[in-house]
Amino acid sequence: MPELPEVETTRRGISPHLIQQRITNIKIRQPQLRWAIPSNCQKLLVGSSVVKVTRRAKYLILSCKQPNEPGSLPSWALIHLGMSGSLRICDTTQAASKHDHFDIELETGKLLRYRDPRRFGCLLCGNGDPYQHRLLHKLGPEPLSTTFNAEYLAKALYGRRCSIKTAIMQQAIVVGVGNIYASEALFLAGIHPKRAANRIAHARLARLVHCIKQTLEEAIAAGGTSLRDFSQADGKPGYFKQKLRVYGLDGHTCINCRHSISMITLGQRSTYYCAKCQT
DNA sequence: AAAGACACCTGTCCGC
DNA sequence: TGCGGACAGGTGTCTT
Repeated sequence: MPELPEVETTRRGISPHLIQQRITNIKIRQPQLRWAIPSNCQKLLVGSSVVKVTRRAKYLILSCKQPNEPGSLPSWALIHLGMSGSLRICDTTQAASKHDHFDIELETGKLLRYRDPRRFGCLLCGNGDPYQHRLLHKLGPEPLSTTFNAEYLAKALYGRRCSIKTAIMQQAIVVGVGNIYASEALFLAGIHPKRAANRIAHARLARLVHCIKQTLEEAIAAGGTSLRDFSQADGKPGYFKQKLRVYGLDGHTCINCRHSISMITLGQRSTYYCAKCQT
């Protein structure tokens, strides 16, 4: 479910509740997520304090430190929300429901509750530099950074004969663009999703870069897109759904030209576009 | 090396 | 109302 805007919305929602708080317990109800939650998870994290909550691609990183052991390596937790995951700040009095797989309990009496019906997400942990983790190691640039620009993208797409939509969804090319925002950004850029990635003029790539950034920024400002599972850390939905221009709107009228929005399958993912505006 | 298929898992929705 | 099948925001791994 969550793409970059939903993960970033979650980060902003949970961060103030976690910063400088000591983790008093981690309650695991269902360790079998995409990968099993490591058995040393409690040992690594309980007793340490959260120093910062950052995001890399669609991963959330809780960086922690052990206050009483200055020489020890900092520990971290890596959380991915998969397709159906969400994080909420709860009180200990709130009963967990069926798919609430773990709680990270804090000294404030609040807890960070992870819910993920499909269990495609994960909770991993370790010591040292989390960016060295194999999952984070070979990710492409952040789409909202200046590293992600037309020159970079042209280089990354050189020789790529796959469709542009499949290309911008590859996390090695650029991170954070998932199935919703790929369709949305290509619509804004006027590029047909099936167009070969290496057959796009430089000026159009520059426009695409701009449109990816714009789409993601607008979605973050709206608190993400709630289709079914997603909710913000306070339980409220994200409001970007109302601003979607093509995603899920096949058969509807294009807001630019009144032509009907089409749906095709690309790389086994539903893809929405306007055949008249996107070439 | 790159592209495509498949797997993981549960819930929901649609047609019969 | 019930049941089978398709589909859903992701991504690592295996096969071409």
